[in-house]
Amino acid sequence: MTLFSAPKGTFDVLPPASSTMLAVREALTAPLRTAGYGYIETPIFEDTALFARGVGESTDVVSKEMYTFTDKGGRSLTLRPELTAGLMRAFIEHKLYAGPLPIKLYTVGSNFRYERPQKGRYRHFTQIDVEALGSDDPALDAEIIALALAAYDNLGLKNFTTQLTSLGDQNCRPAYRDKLQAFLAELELDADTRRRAEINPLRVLDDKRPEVAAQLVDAPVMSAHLCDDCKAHYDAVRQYLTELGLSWQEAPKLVRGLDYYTRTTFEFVHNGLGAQASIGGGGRYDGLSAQLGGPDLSGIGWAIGVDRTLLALEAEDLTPGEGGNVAVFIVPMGQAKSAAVQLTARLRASGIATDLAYGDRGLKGAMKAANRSGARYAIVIGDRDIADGVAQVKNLETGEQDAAPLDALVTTLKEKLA
RNA sequence: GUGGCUGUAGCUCAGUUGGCAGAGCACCUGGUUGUGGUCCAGGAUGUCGUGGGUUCGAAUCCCAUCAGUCACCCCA
Repeated sequence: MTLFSAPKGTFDVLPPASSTMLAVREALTAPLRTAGYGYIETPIFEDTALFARGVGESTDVVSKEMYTFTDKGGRSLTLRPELTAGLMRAFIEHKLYAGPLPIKLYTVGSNFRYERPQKGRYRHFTQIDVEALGSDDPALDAEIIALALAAYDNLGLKNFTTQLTSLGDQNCRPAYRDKLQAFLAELELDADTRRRAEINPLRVLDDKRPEVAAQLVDAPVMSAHLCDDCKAHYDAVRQYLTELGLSWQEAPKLVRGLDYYTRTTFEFVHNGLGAQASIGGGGRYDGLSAQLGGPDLSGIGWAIGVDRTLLALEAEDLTPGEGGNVAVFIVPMGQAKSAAVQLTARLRASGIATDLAYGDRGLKGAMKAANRSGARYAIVIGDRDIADGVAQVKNLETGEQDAAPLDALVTTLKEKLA
């Protein structure tokens, strides 16, 4: 029983699994840099009101999941529950819209939501977030989706689908919303769900309880009620995706948890994660900038959950980035410790990943450490070797060992490791 | 916020009707004083999640609580 443990809903990422985490971040961000997206960092906490206005008062995220605190100056601040609101704030505050549009940004960082933890859902989680701001070109929607798919492809991920739909805009959604509300009013629903139908009827469509889902089979869907502009936009997005050779599933009942989404909306759903199956998702948010006091500019982006992507890789037995072992392990004997310390530094400086047996445990213990380090070669160096100007180079896989001149050791090892 | 399951060694887990706290793996030492991975011998390791109750006696039964886990609501 230890005194402290990681707070509820959080976890530590330890080696060797942490190398997979680093590989995930690299694989997911590399395609962004080749597509003109610039890295941005924003604070991990923001004015509470930013999230209330940006994410939406009616969302669960804002109404019950925020880590909100008052600082010593009496300000109400909140640990960010998602990344888009902070990026939009920076976009507006620094008038990035004054330059050429669209502005393309990405970031990676921690997010916090006070939720009951379960598989794939934690109170602290990491997302990679990408945003293209200031253009409503449907080709940009396709680019954003293609970038996510390229990232997954980098990682070798296969068992997921792309769920796609359009949520309409300010012109067509209100009429649809009324129609949906009228439909929902006729159903047998519990009080909670009824309340949700009043506040945000679209979200009821997402209900997984069989008794509710059964009643929703014939519910009206947004994609059948799009106005001409939205329909044309959505058709264009799908055409670009097709031309890029990408596939997706129409998901007319797809609902996202944040209020700011408009038009194109998508989610990447993996089949190996349990109930929290979405590994990433996003969409267009054409009203968000204006809502936060900026110019009336459109935007589109996605967030990919790093932790959930890790779970997805695990489900597919993929371990990108694994390895990371040293190549060479040095075993000193007798009075050769100083020589071994210097040799270690020399090999490292020449680019050979090297570790040293610490702790003076004796030859047997040091060889055991060499074996467990995963190194391909052990270098045994003792008084006799130094006197002869050599070191013993032992191949730990085959057990073969021969003496190599010390002054040519770097070259010898590089040849053996090549 | 609601519900199910689980808490015993570093890890995976046994533990009988309530009667001395166990195994495998891992770790350490030695067999082999200049050689690991195999083998043999030996060794260390516990708030039985925590607090209370019942009992001569509790890892075991009862209550509470905390944590983990999965699911619901919701979301990455």
